[in-house]
Amino acid sequence: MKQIDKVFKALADPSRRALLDRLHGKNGQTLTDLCAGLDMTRQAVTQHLGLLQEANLISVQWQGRERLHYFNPVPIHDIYERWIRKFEEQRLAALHNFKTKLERKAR
Amino acid sequence: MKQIDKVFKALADPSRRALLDRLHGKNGQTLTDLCAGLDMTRQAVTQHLGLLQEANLISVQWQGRERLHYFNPVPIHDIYERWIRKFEEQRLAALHNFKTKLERKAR
DNA sequence: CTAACATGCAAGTAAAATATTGCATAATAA
DNA sequence: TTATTATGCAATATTTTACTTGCATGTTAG
Repeated sequence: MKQIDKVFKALADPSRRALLDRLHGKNGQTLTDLCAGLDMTRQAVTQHLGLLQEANLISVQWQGRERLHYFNPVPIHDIYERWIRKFEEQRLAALHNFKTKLERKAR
Repeated sequence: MKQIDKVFKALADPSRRALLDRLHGKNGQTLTDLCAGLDMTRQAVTQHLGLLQEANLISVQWQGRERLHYFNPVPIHDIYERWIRKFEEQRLAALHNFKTKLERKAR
C-alpha cells in the first residue's frame, strides 16, 4: 500500500485520531497510559498503535519494560502538501472571486 | 456519526480521493464520466459517490437523465482547520526551534 | 526470590466496508 | 415508437477492519 494511503487509512478511525491527540498533548506516553480511559482492551489499542506506526505517525522507544510512544507530524504535513492543499487553494480562489464580486456590486 | 468522522472516512479510500481529484480537474461530470477508466462496476462508483455526498464533499444536480457531480471544498477546509492545523503548527514550531539551534551553532 | 506489572503474540469473532449481480425505470435519439 | 442510454434499487457475496480472548515472556518492586 502507498504511504499516503496508509496515512489516510490510519486517520480514518476516531480512536486513532484520539490517540494522536493525546500524544500531541503529552508526548512519550506508555501503552498503559494510552489505554487509560478508553473503552477497549489493551490489545485493541496495541493494534491501533500498530497501524499508526505503520503510517509513520508515531515512533516507539523501549525503556525497560515500558514502551514509549512519540508523535511524528511529518506524514500529516505530507498529506496536506500533497493532497489537501490544492483543494484549499481552489477554495481560497473561489472565496477571492466572491469577495471581488461583492466589491464590484458595492460601487 | 459526527460530520468530521464522515469526512475522514470518506477520504480513507483511494478510489474516492481519485474521484475528488477528477472532479477537481473538471467539475460537473456525470456518473458515466466518472466511471470511465475505473476498474469497478458503475454500482460500486455510485456507492463511493454516495459516501462522498454523505460527507458533503460533493453535491449532485439532475439534468434530464444525467446526474452531474460538483466538488465542495468546505469539508476539507474544516478538517484542516479543526484537526490538521494544530499538528502543522507543532511541526512548524519544531522546525523553527531546529533552525534557531543551527543559527546559534553557526556563531 | 517471587509477585505484580507491562507488554507480546496468535487465533478467533463480530461488524463494517467494498464490490457484484440482476432487474427496474425514466429520458433521449433514431 | 422503439432502441439505447443513464441511471436507481436491493440483495448478496467478498474482503477488510475492529475487537476480544487466552496464554506467554521479560522487567521491576518488595
